[in-house]
Amino acid sequence: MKPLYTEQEITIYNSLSGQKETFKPINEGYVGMYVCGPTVYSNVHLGNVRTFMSFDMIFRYLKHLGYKVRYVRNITDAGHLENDADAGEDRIAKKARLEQIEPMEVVQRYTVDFHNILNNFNLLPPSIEPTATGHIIEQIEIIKTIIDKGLAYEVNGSVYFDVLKYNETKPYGILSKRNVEDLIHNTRELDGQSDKKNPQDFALWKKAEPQHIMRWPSPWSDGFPGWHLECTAMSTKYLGEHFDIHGGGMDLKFPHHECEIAQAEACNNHSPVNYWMHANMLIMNGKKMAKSTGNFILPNEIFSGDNPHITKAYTPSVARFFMLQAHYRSILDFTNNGMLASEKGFFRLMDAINLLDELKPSEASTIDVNSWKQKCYDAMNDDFNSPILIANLFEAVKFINQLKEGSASISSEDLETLKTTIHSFTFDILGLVNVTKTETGTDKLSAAVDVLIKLRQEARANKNFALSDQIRDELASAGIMLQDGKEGTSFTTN
RNA sequence: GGCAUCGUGGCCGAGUGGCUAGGCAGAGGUCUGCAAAACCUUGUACAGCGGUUCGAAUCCGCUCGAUGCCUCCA
Repeated sequence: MKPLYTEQEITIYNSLSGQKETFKPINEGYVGMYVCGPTVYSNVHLGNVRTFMSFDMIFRYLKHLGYKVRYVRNITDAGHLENDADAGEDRIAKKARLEQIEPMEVVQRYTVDFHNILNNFNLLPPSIEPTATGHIIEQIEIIKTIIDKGLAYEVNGSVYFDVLKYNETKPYGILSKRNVEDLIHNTRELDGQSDKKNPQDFALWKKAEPQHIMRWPSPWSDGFPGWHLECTAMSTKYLGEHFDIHGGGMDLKFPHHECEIAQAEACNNHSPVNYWMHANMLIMNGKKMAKSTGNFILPNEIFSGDNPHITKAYTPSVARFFMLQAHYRSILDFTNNGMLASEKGFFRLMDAINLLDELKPSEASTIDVNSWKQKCYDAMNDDFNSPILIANLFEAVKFINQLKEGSASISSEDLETLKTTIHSFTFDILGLVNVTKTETGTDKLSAAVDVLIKLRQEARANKNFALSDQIRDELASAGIMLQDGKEGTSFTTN
């Protein structure tokens, strides 16, 4: 059977060109994708989760289409400076100093936290998850090459990329649509003396001060690599000099990704990436999320409900559903009302999916299941438009409910198509997990409730509505909801 | 201050030169002893001001606002 990608054509919004482009991988059937991972110096930010969730959905869809995807997402465990000044401190090292523990303890703690959170949100692990500290040698090799090409210089044991020199032959700023002139005029003065020739230059290697514990030997000094370099080193190592997709948060466009382009161009003389993709920011209650203002929520607090900005706990799939209801390129506002609406919608979707197995096929279908199915693909093919996909899923929800009440019909072949399609898109591609309210807990509980339902039915048959309502109300206050349907009474717990 | 992206009905959030987004909430109805759920019906929105056009929410300009980047940040 031919893989799906031979019949489904994807378009991707490429940040480099500013428009949607038809996706053509470099090697047919294979996709190389790199996404900048977290710096593991504190608990993962919810906005960070949204970015990785977006690329998880993209990873899942590419795999669904039959591509062999190598998805590389790094862990930054060294080199990420507090600021660009010479006294700038490595974020990991700073945290270690503050907490009086080994830097690698910081890394371990927050790497574990990161993995736990992503697991909760049902993100698939990437194919390779390399660390910056594991690729010091590769980074040193790249620095040597850039120095040999005359595009980097050493000062006092540190090595800097010469942006102005680079800009003489290749444009610096093509991704973020800036030009070097503007950068020169707008670069703010930094405190302290600088070894750099120009403020726009960025560090490839930093000499470690004597008190620094994170240090590696190099031809220039005992020190540590610059932040931008690790991604170039690791993406090149695992995906080659030229690969398909590079993703990350919008805020990484400049300077991080711009610097990656410059480094790779300096080394290899060609562009490293065909499609640059950027996920947009997550804000909360209309404002930027920031610990300092209290406008902030940790992923864990969503699951526990333990945060003043939300009124209840939400299961991770509800949060996932909430985020995927927005397109990855638009700003998303996290609000309690938005979460409440998503929760209802999510359970409505799950309830319908759980009805599928009860449906009875008939001779003919009253809707065109195949064209509905293609509409789902069309949505995802159009720059991974998950909100449109979800709207299409709700079209199916309505149809399923109509089937259930008998106002629509479906052939057995179409029913199969409907089932497999809705399952693929909901669970495999959107990565939602089927947690239903209708999970009844223990068998003993259902047995006990069944007894009460039976008693209530007898009361209703005798028109003893006072008793029947009493049974329903008291069960409700115990968190057990009864629903009278055509085929008897069922119950859900919450 | 500069650059970028964006500004959609009560809320969230797609779309985009003329024709339905979808979800949540609301209103009316069907069903039900009553509820709940479900189904049917129902919403003349596109920041403001100009301009282009037979026609703009959709293109252009300006104003205002938000977010991001310009210094670490997903």
